Amino acid sequence: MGKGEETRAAVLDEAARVVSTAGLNGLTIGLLADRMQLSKSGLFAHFRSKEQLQVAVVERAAELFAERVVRPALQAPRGEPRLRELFDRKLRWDNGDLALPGGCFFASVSAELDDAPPGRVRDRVVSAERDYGDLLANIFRTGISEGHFRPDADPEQYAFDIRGVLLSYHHASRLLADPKAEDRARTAFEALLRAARI
Amino acid sequence: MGKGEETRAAVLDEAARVVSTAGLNGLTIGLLADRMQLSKSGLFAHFRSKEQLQVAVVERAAELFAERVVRPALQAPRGEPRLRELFDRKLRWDNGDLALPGGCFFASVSAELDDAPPGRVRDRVVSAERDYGDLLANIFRTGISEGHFRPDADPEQYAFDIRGVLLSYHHASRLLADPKAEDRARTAFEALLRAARI
DNA sequence: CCAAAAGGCGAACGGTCGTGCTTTTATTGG
DNA sequence: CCAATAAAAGCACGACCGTTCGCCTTTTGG
Repeated sequence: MGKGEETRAAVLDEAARVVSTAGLNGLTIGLLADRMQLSKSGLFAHFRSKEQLQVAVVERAAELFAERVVRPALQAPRGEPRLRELFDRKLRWDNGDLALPGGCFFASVSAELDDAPPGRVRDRVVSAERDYGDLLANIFRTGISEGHFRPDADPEQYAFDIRGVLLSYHHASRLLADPKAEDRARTAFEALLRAARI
Repeated sequence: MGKGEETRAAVLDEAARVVSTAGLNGLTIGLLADRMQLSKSGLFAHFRSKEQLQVAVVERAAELFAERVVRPALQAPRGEPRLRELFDRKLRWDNGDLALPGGCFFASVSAELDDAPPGRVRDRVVSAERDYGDLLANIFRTGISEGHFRPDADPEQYAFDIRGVLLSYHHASRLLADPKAEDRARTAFEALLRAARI
């Protein structure tokens, strides 16, 4: 890896941190240059437009998520244990233990882009969110064939439900600073599992 | 109402629409002046800083929410029917039928401010969100004393759960454009009620 | 109807934004 | 070690940001 790619990677890591707390809108080239102790133009040269920087940082965040949340969770046994592991890691991802200081990167960015006009950045975020939904549904489906969950349970509804729990957790812990947020999230998760169990 | 207050009110209505789609960050004085066919300085004079404009628009949105969602719902019979009415109206509020084109004003703004430093705007949003959570919990509590729900159910957990359903609905419908989003939300809501029923 | 007050406009300010250029400095391969 | 190449800096630009101020126009109360 040449010097260029090295700085580029470092810039993207810092950018992901910025976005997780300040949103895509708070990610500014000048600010990022300051943080990296680089000149605006020097940093700018690595991406050739702001949009490309944004796309790159979304992709970096997706990598980080795959690397620290998804991949480790996939090593747990299929079905319910894997679901538990994924949930657990997602909670830690959300509260900043695993990577980014501002909680879930995608929670911030999703809300920011939900009514935005179509574009490369939005598309990339949508695709990451779809992937995550599919992942949840698929793991749940596996749980059905493993005999952990009722065969008539709806995996996509389950994915919808658990996403709600996680969004509500993010909301309660980040915005409302509710100390019971994690307990509430775990309680809700257990209730979902109980309702799906055979 | 003098001419001044009249324009001010109209400006705030338009501002709320802008914020619901573009976020607080997308609310710019120049843009708002254009939309209102007013000069920047003329508009600015009504608020005397951007922060005061932001606080005012959050307050206006809270009024709108109370007027179109909360107050009508409170006229339904206590307990479960009231909860249903509130949920139903909140869904319509979220998809823009009731007021603002960009879906739930507070869903956008909450995510934007969750990691922001303390300030009047953030405080006002937090207080509105707390109020809404308390409202949900209280209506649920009433449902317990009316005998609709199990006495050992936890109203605050219920408020957490339902907020998750609504956030997931917002996410699915706005960002992912999932046509089944509303069905999923209603299914999830019914499941929550079923679990809480005697 | 007229004076006083309120509302609105136009121009200008210092800043920051994203984005080009050209030049200087580091890195690298032969 | 030196030439070729890559990376970073410096500087300038037009656009828009929030904000101020002085002037004009409209509304209002007596």
